Amino acid sequence: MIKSEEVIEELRKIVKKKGLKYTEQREIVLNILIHAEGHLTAEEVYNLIKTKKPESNIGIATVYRALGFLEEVNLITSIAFGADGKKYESNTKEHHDHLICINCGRIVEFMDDEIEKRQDRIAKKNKFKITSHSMQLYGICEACQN
Amino acid sequence: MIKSEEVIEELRKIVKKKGLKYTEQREIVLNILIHAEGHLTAEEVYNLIKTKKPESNIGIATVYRALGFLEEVNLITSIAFGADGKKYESNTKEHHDHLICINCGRIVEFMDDEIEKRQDRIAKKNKFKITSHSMQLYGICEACQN
DNA sequence: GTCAATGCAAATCGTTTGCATGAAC
DNA sequence: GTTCATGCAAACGATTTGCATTGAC
Repeated sequence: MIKSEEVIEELRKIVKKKGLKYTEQREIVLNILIHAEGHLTAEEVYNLIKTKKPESNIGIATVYRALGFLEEVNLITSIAFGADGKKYESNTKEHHDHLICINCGRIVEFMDDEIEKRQDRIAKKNKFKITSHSMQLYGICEACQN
Repeated sequence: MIKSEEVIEELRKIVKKKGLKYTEQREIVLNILIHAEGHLTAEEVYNLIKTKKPESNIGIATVYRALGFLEEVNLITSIAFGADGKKYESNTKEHHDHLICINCGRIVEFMDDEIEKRQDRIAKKNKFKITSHSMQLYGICEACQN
């Protein structure tokens, strides 16, 4: 598990390297995602900031811009889930795939070595050099099966 | 491979059974999806209809309503595929996943029984009732590895 | 002082809804 | 004739953009 300060430091480096400016807002957004339990929508991030840092007066547009930026520099990842739109998570987490309830939107993370291995084999067979993958299983979670 | 007429017949039955009315519009939408190559967004379906059946004068709202209906009665399936929202595909197609070249955009379809099995097992372990899944491997294809 | 980032409001995009009209039964 | 489905336009929610201002460097 990577420490939050390390990621913030990483953000600082990236911003400097790109000749951009370091702002509190991007740091706040990243921090929210690092400490969040699950996956958050832009609006959820915004509301969390409003609650946890009511003095910050951040705008929703800034949240969207920060999320876009952080994803671009690979500090966070988004997954698309139909009804609720894009959800974001910090990349400090280990690689995993997602089980998504199409009724309530609940997301369960999982990881399966055998699947990962077979993915590599399929890639090799097709002469692809894999850079990443994305896998989502959609269904109805236990609670919603009633 | 299931024939298109069979699916249309199925639609006819469902509509009758529900005491609803059989309309050309729903048939057109279903037909587009049956004959489509990949997964289509609502807007893509709409545009295809405009191109293939310019005389039909269908409205975008009707396309959305038809897609919702067809999904509800299980003739088509929607998945959230990357950034551009919901995409639909006819349930007549055989299932497959995608290898995508991030350089040239080439898409190779594949299917791996072992992965499918393990996905089912993971779903079962988490008490999910799977309805669909989406898996993409991103990488560089052979031709682009130079 | 310069230039990127912000906050705000307006604009835009994809999708849904209300309603009068038209089509299926 | 009744009722459902349609087409249109208006409404909607989520996201993006334009622009004047602020803040990092």
